[in-house]
Order: sequence, then structure tokens, then C-alpha cells
Amino acid sequence: MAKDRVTVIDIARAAGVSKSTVSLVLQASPLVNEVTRAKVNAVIRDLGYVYNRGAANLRQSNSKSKIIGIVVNDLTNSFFAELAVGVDMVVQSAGYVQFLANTAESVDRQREVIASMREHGISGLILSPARGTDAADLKPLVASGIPVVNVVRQVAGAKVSSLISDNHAGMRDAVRHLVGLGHHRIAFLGGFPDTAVFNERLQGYRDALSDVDLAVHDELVVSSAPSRAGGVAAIERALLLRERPTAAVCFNDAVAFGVCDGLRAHRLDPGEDFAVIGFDDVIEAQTAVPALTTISVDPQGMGRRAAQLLLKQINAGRADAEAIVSSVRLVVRQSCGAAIDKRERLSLL
Amino acid sequence: MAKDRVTVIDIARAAGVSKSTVSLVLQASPLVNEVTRAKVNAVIRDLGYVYNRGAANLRQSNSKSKIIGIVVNDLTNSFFAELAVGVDMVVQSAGYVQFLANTAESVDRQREVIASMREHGISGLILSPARGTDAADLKPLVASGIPVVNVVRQVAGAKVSSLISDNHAGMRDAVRHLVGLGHHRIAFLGGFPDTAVFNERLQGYRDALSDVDLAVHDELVVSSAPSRAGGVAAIERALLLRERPTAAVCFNDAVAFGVCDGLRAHRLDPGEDFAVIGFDDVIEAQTAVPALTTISVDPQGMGRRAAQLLLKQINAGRADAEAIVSSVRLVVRQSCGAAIDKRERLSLL
DNA sequence: CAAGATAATTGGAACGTTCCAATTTTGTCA
DNA sequence: TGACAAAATTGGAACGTTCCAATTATCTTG
Repeated sequence: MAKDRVTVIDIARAAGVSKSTVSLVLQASPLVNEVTRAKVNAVIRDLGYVYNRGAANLRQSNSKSKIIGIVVNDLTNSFFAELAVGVDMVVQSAGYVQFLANTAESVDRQREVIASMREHGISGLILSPARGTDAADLKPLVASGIPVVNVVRQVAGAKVSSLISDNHAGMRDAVRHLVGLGHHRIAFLGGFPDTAVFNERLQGYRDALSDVDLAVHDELVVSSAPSRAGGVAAIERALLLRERPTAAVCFNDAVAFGVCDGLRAHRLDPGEDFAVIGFDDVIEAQTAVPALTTISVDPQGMGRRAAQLLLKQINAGRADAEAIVSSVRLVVRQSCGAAIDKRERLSLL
Repeated sequence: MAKDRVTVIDIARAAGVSKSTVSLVLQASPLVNEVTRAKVNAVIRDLGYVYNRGAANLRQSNSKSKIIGIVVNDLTNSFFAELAVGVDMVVQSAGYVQFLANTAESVDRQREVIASMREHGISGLILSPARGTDAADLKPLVASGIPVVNVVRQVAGAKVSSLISDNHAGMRDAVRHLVGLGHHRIAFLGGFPDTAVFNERLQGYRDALSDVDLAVHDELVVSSAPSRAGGVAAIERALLLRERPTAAVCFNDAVAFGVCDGLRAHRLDPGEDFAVIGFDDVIEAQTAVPALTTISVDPQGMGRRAAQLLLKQINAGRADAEAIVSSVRLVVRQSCGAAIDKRERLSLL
């Protein structure tokens, strides 16, 4: 039953033409006569022919493989799932297909999957690097002329394009908003301090406070895993301070949700008794109760932009590194205390 | 700078052996002398050779491509993201790499991506079919001997393996638990009624009620999109009933979270004033407040099992369809009203 | 040391496609 | 109709690997 593959030669024989003609038909070349094309296409349908891209790709080493890779550090984080969906959209409609791999923050795994993808002939890579990724890890890739677009995180010294969100400005805007609402003890909660993203956001927090001549208290900065559970832990610690904060900016939305959970466990009502702002604007941010005030980075849009950038570089053949910082905007919802009437909000659903 | 690919022949020349020997080294054949192997490997490293699987695969059409495909109907749903992570784990450690595509419930898109993956020579496919997928859509795939494992949803009449969770038993257990807690007006909230999964779960709900001689009231079954927003909408409608329910089983966890949101908007405390049970046990279920009582299907484990099944079939060369229904268990947390002391719970984090 | 066995290496064909140069067919016009 | 141009088709080489049969080098043993 496992019939051997039907090949372009089988088609040629059945249609009474040469394999070259069939090939021309496959690439929709204008060189071939209309009636021949029709005949060949009919045979292709009849015999259930499936094009062998591997073979094609072997011959035309100049042209590319219609495969791109995307490797992310944590696919269980819905931010990255959204990002992958964005990439998938543009990649699919460009006739490409994507390898996807999850590294779970392991640089070893990352090295392996990138190597494997390379052997399979990807013509470009979108990478959200695992923590600790070194420029040297990307060296062989870029040396062989394969375009790489880093997203979310940069890797210092690597000559690749990057698309990151404006972490500094985003956090600065969040803090300014809280200050405008009258808060002056504002905590910075969550995230691992050894990452560039953390430090950019932290700097935005500090600068915003300095701008309005508020002191920066180090005890108000409490790091934790960038997860929901981490958020619970962080707010727990923050509430132990002699002088409690009255508001918090969070490393990301997951942390912010955890912070809300932790507040409720202390009978504090997020958005009423304590202001919370997240970062990312994941999809749940708008439907959560209270809806989360957050910095919108539109992960799906970011995925789309990254894919577009990558495809541009692939088509150009040249991959001159460009660093795009994607602007970001504060979306005010309920969790920061600027609540609108709840009945009104519900009617929006 | 775009140096042409270094090939097995370049290696051979540089190492002073034949290309056949280099090939042998690449496949770690025991036929080659230890010192030759070392020499060749050294050259491979020096020249930065990268193996061309496309070419290799062309020759050995018998053996397979080390690529599998996974296509899901909604990657933004964290259930599927988790599933993909599970697949990724076993697939990666088997030396495979995966194409991933999202169909967003479009059968057209699904057809396209499957065709594309086929052209790229996948040796197996894990598929969570889009709504409305017909057995005929999978026909050409299975005809060409490519193993397919359906997950989550079955497609009637297709001769492929499937791995679905025991929807009937899961929902039955959930309802029984609520009955045991003294509820007798129990709603069934969320989900699209035109899906097999919905109907299996609904049947479990009905059977559990019948088992204890409780009447099944149709107005207590309110369908909606299987999302958080859908959950809000569903509970809104349920609360309008003359005789309100006191508890709800939900189509999935996303709906359950929405139901909790909706309850809070009505100043009802989920887990205190109203019992809620979800389905899926997504990762947020344990950290949410209140922690969600739910039916655990362990999406990541399901992904792993699906991948293992697929690899087994690939290696066997035979793909006799087997239908596995994965058993499922009720995880009792806070949202169903069997709350443990909150302080105790927090200390677990 | 002859001779057979074993170990190691090798050249060429094959996989399914594309590309190129060459050839055949068709069309045009004086 | 002859001559030339344009359109359509074609055979063979090439892509980078693996496989096979054949060859050469090395070891055993009587």
C-alpha cells in the first residue's frame, strides 16, 4: 500500500511531455502553452502528486527554503504563545512554514535546536534568547548569512536585528500615571534582576521618580520569578514593610495578576485599596476582574512585525542589523484605581 | 562574504579521504578506523560544516525526515500552548524538529498548512482539528502512509489514531462532587454546542444528574464561546434565571475564570457564595484566587503522550489507528466551596 | 610466507528537482 | 514558399548526500 512517491517524471510520462515542462508548469512559468499547462495540471491532480521541496531546494541553493525558525524561551507564557501566533500569521501567508522550539531558558537546548534547524535549512530565525545567551552562540548563524531577528531580549554584541519594546518609556509612563493619581510610595515588583529587560524597566521606574523629585527606596524594589506565583510572593514581601507601598508597577502582567491574588488574600481590593499596573497587555488583562491597567506591547503585533522584518531581510539577501524599539502605550483600566463604574464596563463585554 | 556551503566533498578533500568515508563518519558507523574518524571530525569542526538533511533525505527515501508537524486550532489558548510544549519536549529529545501551525479554526488554513508540511516531507502529524474538519481532509495524508495522531478532538470516520481525554467521566465526576456538597441546581456553562467535546461533557453532566435522580433543566445549560469573555456572558445569563443555580460546571478553565469574574461583578464570592468547577487544569488554575477546582487533563502530559504515540508509529512503519482515551481526575481546590484555610494555602506558594 | 579472512576505504549511481543551452514547433511576412 | 523570429519544449548536468559493490590494506594462522 505504501506506494512509492509519484515524481515529476511520472507526471511527464503520463502527460506525454518532458520533465522540464512539468517543472515549468510547477513554477507557473509563462513559457508554457496554455493547453499543455492544463493537461499537466490535470495529471498532477489525478496522480496525487506532491511537490518535493527538499529536492527542489537542493538544486537551487541560491534561492531559499521557505522555512523559518522561531525559538522562544518560554512557550507556556502566553506572551510568547501570542507572539508565535503573530509570526505564524505573516509567515503562513507568505507561503512559509515555521519550525518552533521552546528552550525553557536552557542555552544548551537552544544551541541544539538552532543547530538542528540549520541542518534543515531554515532561511531565517526569530529568536527570543534564553537567559545567558552569548553573542558567540549566534556567530555561526550570521556568518553563514542567515538573517536573525531577536525579539524581546537583545544579546549584547551580536550583529543581528532586534525588535524590543520600549521598556524604559513604558515603565516611566506607568509610574508617572500613579504619581499623577497621588501615590508616592510605589513598589516595583517581580522579575529577575540579571536580565536586561528588568534593568531597563527598573531604570524607567527610577527615572520617573527622580523626575518628580521622589526618593527611590531600594526596599520597594522586590524581585521574584516573572510569574503569577512570583507576583504573590513579591507582594507578600512588600506588605511586610514598615511603610507599606500604596501602589505597584509590576515586571509583567503575570506578576501583576499574582499581586492582585496576594492582595485579595490580605483582604485588600486591587484597584480600590491598592493600585496595580502590569506590563505586556496579555489577552486576559482586559477580561480580568479588575481589568488590568498595563503597558500594552501587543505581542501578536510584535510577532507580525518581527516576521515582516525577517522576511524583508530574507528577500533582500542582505541582513544589515537594525534595532527597532517598538513603542508602547499605557492602557488605563481598573486595577490602578481610576475605576469607571463597573456596570458600564460589563456592558462592553 | 556569502561563502558557498561547505560540503562533504570539501571535508573529504581536506581530510584526504573519500566522500564515502566522510559519510560513514557522519553516521557514526563502526566501519571506520578510529584515527580516520578523529581526523575527519577535526576537519568538520574546522571548516564549520553543516549537515544537509535535505540532501540526505532525498537519497534515503525509505527512512524518514526527522520532522513532524503539529497543527492546532487555537494556539492563543494556553491549553494548546502547553500541549505544544509537551510535544516539543519528546520530539526534541528524539532528535526531531517540529513544524507548528495555528489554524484559528479555519479548515482552509488547515488544508493549506497540512499540504505545505507534506511538501516539506514531515514524517508524522499531530493534529487538533479545526471545527468542521472532515475525514476527507485527512485522506491523502493517511493514503501516503504518514501517521497522524488526532488530539483533543476526533474526526468521525478518519482512520487515524486519536488521543482524547475522558470528557464524559470528567464532567460526571465534577457534577457528582457538587451533588455531594449538597448542590442541586447546577448549571453547565460555556462551549459551542456543535462540537463533539461539548456534547460528551454535556452528556456526562446529564448522566451524573440522572444517576442521583435529579432533573435536568435545559435552561441551566448555557453555551457560549469557550473563552473567559464567554464565561462572563454565560454566568450573566444564568443569574437572570428565576431560580438561580448555586453551582456551575464549566466547559473549560477559561470559561470558569470568566464565570468567577462575572460573579464578582455581582458581588458574589466564587467558592463562598457559588461553586465553580472548570475543565483542563491549565497552569493558572492553581495560582488563581480562588484556586480553581477543575478536571485535570494535563495538557503537557497529553502532548508528550501524543508525541510518543506518533514516534512509535513512525518507527514501526505501520500506523494502525488506535484510540486512546486519557483518563482524567478531579482536582479539588477552593472554587467549589470546599475551601481550606487561606493562610494554609498561601504558605504553600 | 602464502593465502584466506577481516577491516577499512572507495568510486559511481541514485534520489527528485531546477537550470541551461539546445532543439523543435509555430507564426509572420515579403 | 522561403526565411527568419518567436514560442514552446527538451535532454542532460548539477545540487549534497547515501548506498552498494568493489577494491585495497591489514591481520591471522598453518
